[in-house]
Amino acid sequence: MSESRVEVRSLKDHVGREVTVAGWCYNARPQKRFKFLELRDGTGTVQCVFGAETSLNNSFERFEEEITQESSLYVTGIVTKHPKHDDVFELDARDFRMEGRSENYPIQPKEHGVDFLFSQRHLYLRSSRPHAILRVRHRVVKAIRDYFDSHGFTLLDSPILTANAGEGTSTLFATEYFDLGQAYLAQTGQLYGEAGCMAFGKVYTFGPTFRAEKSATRRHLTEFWMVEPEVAFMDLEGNMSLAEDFICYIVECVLTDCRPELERLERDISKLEAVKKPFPRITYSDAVEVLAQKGQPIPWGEDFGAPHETAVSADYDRPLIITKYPEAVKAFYMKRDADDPRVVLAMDVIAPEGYGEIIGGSQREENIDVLVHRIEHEKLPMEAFEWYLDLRRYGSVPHSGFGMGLERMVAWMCGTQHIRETIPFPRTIDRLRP
RNA sequence: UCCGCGAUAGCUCAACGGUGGAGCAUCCGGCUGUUAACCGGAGGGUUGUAGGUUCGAAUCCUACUCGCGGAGCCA
Repeated sequence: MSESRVEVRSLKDHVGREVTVAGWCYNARPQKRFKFLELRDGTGTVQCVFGAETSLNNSFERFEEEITQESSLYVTGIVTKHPKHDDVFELDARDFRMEGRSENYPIQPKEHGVDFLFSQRHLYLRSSRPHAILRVRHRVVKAIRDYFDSHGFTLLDSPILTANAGEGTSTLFATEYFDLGQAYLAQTGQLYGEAGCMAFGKVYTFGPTFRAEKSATRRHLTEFWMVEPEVAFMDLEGNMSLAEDFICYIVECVLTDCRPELERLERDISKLEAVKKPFPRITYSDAVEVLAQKGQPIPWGEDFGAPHETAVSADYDRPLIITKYPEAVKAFYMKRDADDPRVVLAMDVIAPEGYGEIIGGSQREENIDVLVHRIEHEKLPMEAFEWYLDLRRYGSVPHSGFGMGLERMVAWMCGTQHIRETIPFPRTIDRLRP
């Protein structure tokens, strides 16, 4: 077989020429005079048509016997325009050569239950829906890196194994660490980001983070990716502008480069096109009033639940920024508001359509005395934070940052029901394999 | 951890307390350029596990296991 290997996505550049495509059988529809093979190679699918008269080496006769769903093979043929559809190209197939045979592939071209599909996740990745979602994820990751890299940020990888809890609140995964006692899987890289911004001005950390909370909802994973920019000499106002600009850039990239994927996912693109600066901004106190008017009263000082977030953000067609939360519901390192000591300079960005909190951030407390008081008040181990306090001892400056959950962002972009679809191999409270 | 729902063929589901079915998948045959193709035939089950009620349980009751949705926690 003469081999002129071409990817499916480039077939349109080879019309009229004989090429070979390597891939897997997505679907086979044999008939008496023509046998149709839908071949998938990761870059797309192409219909290969075997004719009784034109095929070589008995490929027409071998078709049904050898080509089973998800068998891998090489197909050689001439690239032609589809007789019925414009802008669709197919392969007038002459021959095929088997690589690996597949027997009784468990995922059929029909609807399946979620649990079944995720127990087959290693194979399910081949299906068009996960494929589309993970392509969007890839584009979002690239947009994140491109945005920060082109805005003067330095990537600063934070450690995954840490000695202490980042915020001192959540439940963490613990493991023995040689003679040094317990180590924990990081729940945030933020404190390290703060060290980094004092060295580089603007940094971002981007990597996996871990939460051992027994959260079994459509918004939670035990292992997820978070990107956390941290900027020296930036206040809450600047933090909000950064978050806003950052989100708009990601949405733009997805809209520009992921049209086929969004269409495959039947995403309502107009919802994403509405995402433009500026985002509406309200304070926590305003939000409490809005909730009272909407018949979902919440006492001032209590944190919002997911239904509250959805209710408050329901009036907007773009992300909503809620600021200045009560001190008690937020982490110890957030800076207190000089105008209202009851609240801290925090900000949460709530995505529309019920996707909830995609960003949480704040201006950080730069005053060491206040910080020490907060650590004592939260009963956190002071010695664990000595290095962190050093950042305030040696040239402390106002600084701010936020964390964005990658999977929540991708879920919003794709309009998926469940966050587990947005990561190749989701780790949830009851799933550790595949 | 709490609340609600569920578990029946490989997969998706149906079946009034009275001999468990269909579609898809598999195998066999047919076939119109088919595209989740279509048509005919065949094989396929200890109804999640353990107990209980009953002449009789997939069906009612109890416990357990697993799954789904929601809450809390958060990104």
